[in-house]
Amino acid sequence: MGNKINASSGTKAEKVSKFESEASEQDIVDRIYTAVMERRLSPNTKLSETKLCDSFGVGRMRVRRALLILASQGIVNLQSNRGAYVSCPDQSEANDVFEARMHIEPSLAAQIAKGIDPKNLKTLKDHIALEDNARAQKDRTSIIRLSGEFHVKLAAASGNMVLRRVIRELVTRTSLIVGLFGSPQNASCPDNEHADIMKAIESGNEELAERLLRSHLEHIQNGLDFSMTRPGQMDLKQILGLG
Amino acid sequence: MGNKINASSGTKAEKVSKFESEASEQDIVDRIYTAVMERRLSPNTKLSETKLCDSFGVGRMRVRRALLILASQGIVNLQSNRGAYVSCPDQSEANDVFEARMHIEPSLAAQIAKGIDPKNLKTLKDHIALEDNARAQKDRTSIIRLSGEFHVKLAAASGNMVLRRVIRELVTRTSLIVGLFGSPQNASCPDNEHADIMKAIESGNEELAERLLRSHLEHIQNGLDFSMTRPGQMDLKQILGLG
DNA sequence: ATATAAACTATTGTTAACAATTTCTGTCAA
DNA sequence: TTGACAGAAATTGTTAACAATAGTTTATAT
Repeated sequence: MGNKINASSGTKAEKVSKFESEASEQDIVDRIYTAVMERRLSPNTKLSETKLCDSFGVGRMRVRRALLILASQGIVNLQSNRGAYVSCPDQSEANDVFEARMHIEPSLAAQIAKGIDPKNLKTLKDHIALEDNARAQKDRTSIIRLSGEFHVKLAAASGNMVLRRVIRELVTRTSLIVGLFGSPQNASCPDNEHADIMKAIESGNEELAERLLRSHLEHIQNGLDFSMTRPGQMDLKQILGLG
Repeated sequence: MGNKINASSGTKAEKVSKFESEASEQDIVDRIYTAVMERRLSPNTKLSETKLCDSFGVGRMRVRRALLILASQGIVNLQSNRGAYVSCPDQSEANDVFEARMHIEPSLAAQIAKGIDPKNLKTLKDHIALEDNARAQKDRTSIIRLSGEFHVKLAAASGNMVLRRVIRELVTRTSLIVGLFGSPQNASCPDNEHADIMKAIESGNEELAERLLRSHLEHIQNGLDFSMTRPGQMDLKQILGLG
């Protein structure tokens, strides 16, 4: 099985959609990104080339390029002659990621509080509404994803595309970390903290925004437990959700 | 021509070095990194696959993978069906890069000043000596490279590998920016500032270290001039048919 | 002489076959 | 049963040929 032929054997949702040419590397990267953000892809999950190939309906080259991009951002781990695996951060790496975020995000929040574009403000407030909604519906997957995305959108609100990319990478890796070392109830950001941060930003209170973001990150970090060793070996299969 | 045969026509710097098996992607990436750091590779320089292939004595696959890695870090710009070019940051991107560094490095310096491993301290002091030496010998290429590397080694001294990688990327892009918009005399970091920063760190003066790093970055940024259109800027000249 | 279009060259993108390596499976012996 | 070993299967790494696109030159007509 798992061969070239995409002559859909029924069940597989073959490149289903219409005439669209094909998925680009970026599409594949984004899909895997999202799967990691939603914690449907666990650390150490093997990302086999052939499986990805017929999951996305693309050639091996595209898949390999996508994996290389993911690897260069620390999301995936390429092992020579053995394949690609979702990164499995250890405690040291977890500390580095949080320390990095602690250096950047509070300071960034203060800057944003200094003055934010109304359009970006609306985007962020809409996002808070999305989070509230997902929580009301107990849509755990969405809660987790939105929880991380808030930080990325916040970085984007600064208008600094360089920092946005850095934060995006750090948030994704944080998702892996929390999946590994977080307790189940602590799976996402504490409930009202994002809204509080937004209030501080909207009211232009730099110091408060900075302080809240710092304590917010501390709360997440304090919820980690490095004592238990999590296996994390999961199966790929349809985690990527073809539907 | 430009075929399989790597029978270099003499002048070309032969395939890296002697008998070593082959250059890995990382080797190629590092070489290009260094060339950018030393400003021997200017923005908009085309990185042709075949030329890189026989420069490094590797197959096309290795080169393409290396270029993809560089592209994913903003050092290189991949244009579809047109090839890879050294990135040519504009003013907006330059501002983003400096803003990002401003968010991270002063705060990082303060942390390092809080307590630095003796081994790392020696590494940094040795580096200062290298810089002094290069300046004494007026070895411009080395001055430029070492000037940037100081910031990377400083980040490394924090022990945070994540931040080190981020800073390394930002420093490399800064090298492109200074090459484009810096005045000739301002080609590297102001002379004694690195040493002053080290003194502050060694004496454990957090606030001073943070302040000095901030003003150091400001000095570099203030030396930029975005008014004149630099050569190598875009393909404007060819659009005008100046040939 | 200039501008346009066609033919050609050079370069990049893609695919498929092949090679090398790892992993699995089954057999045999202790 | 356990362990080691050999062969088979599956997976990844590499190469080379082919396709498609961009860039350049040549030819041609106005």
